[in-house]
Amino acid sequence: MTPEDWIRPATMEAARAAQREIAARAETADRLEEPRLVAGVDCAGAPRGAPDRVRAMAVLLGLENRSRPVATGLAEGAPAFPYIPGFLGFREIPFVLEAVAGLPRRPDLILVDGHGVSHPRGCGIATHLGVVLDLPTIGVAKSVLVGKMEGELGEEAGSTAPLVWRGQRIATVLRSRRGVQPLLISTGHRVSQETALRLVGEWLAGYRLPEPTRLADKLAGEARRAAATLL
DNA sequence: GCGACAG
DNA sequence: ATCTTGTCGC
Repeated sequence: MTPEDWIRPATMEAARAAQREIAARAETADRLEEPRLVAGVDCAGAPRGAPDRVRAMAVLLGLENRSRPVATGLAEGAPAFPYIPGFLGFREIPFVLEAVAGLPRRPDLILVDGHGVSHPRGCGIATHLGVVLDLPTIGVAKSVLVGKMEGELGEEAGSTAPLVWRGQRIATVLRSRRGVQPLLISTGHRVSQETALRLVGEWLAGYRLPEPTRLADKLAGEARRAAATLL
């Protein structure tokens, strides 16, 4: 059973302690089968001025049709944690867990919108989610939290460069397609940095974001618009 | 003390 | 995350 503090810590001190414990349990080496069922998770927030809300969307994709979801899971509610850089997991994971639980099967791998180990305490939301679910996860972030890119990044799709922090390579900067801001790919849990980069590349379909995350992002937004239309 | 700061 | 029209480019 996962400690309550790993999901809903009562104080910032408890949250910080939980992240250190989770980071200590994170596995940065490969411990996964070649993924057949891959899930993508992303969260949407409420418009400015509206009450604080979070909507989590989980999309399950299979190898047959990498662009048609096998299933989706949705969860929404009022977050107990505000958005604080470095503590994103405590805000979104309660809803992400519910969204993933709504899927008919446990995925072999989850691509998460956000960082994995490329975090101040090595516990970004991808790592956090992976340890809690004990499932392989990869962090797919759209901007840097900590660290600096080393060297130059090519303009061509597929170009990469290391993201370094405190002398350690914590993520790979990836130009997923020409003319777009690069992605930051990091180990979440049970997936090595090299495998994470390979798998993200395999699930890219011509867009900036890999399909699992791209669809989760799109569907979360459509669900938001659909809900707004009903009001 | 100052600046940085995923979604 | 969200606020938002037109505009550049394949």
